[in-house]
Amino acid sequence: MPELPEVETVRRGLEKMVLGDTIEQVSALYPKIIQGDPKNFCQLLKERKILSIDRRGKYLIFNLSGELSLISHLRMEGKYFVKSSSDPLEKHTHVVFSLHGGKQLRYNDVRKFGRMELVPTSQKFEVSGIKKLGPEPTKAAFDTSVFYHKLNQKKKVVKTALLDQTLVAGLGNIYADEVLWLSRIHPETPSYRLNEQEVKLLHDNIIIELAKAIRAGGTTIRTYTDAFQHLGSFQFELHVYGKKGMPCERCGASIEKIVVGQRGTHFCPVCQKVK
DNA sequence: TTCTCTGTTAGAGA
DNA sequence: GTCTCTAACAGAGA
Repeated sequence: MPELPEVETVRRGLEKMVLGDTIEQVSALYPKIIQGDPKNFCQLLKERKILSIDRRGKYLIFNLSGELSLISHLRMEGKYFVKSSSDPLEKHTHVVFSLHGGKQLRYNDVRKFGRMELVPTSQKFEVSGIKKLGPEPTKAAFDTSVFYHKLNQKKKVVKTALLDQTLVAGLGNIYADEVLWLSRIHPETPSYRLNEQEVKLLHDNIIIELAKAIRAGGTTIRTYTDAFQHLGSFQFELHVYGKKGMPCERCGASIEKIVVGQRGTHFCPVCQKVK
């Protein structure tokens, strides 16, 4: 499911619904979601208050009382929502956080790829995965010339490079295709062939597009919902993802779908030429 | 029925 | 180090 805009939308929803709540008890119905000992995980969370909720790349970080943080990655289809403890459990709910006052924060994940981990708050950015992340895609953090030099050193094609979270954090398969179309760059262009001007354009489009998608509450293609179980609306603003065979909005050519780095990749064969 | 596809990433092997 | 491929899993749609 989620790329950066969807995770950010989930984070904002959770802030509204569970910030300040205290965990009474936790049950891990599908323990493989949890890194480390699941019993220990459930035990450690008891009576912790949710003080703040951060995001880094596609990772959610719940900061809890007693200097403990819960790192959560939704991978393909992970979802959070809040229900009353009296509501029947959904089919794919795998971790239940019972909060004082009768609410439950439920983690639901059809494909069971999501992962959770507890770490001391002081080490929340040091866990594997987060430690290796590149800059957030914001004007303040994401530097064009650093991006250019990193792309320049890579042998991969640009689409694959964009999915590499160490160059810039947060892009996934949908937004990678979208920013390449916006920048008129063919997804199979070797990343070292991009000149500074093209990289600047790509860089700016990444910042603009992810911010726009956050404003739209993310993209719902099949199953994504935020913590309120609302759909996103950015799917109505996509230009190429999922548009195979439809006319390019710029030139009218038929959008093609190919496989790049084992991922479905959409592009316009006329506006996006390989260099 | 059976096959292919799906918003991710860690880890193995070259 | 760097790159590529696979596995983890379930369901929708052809």
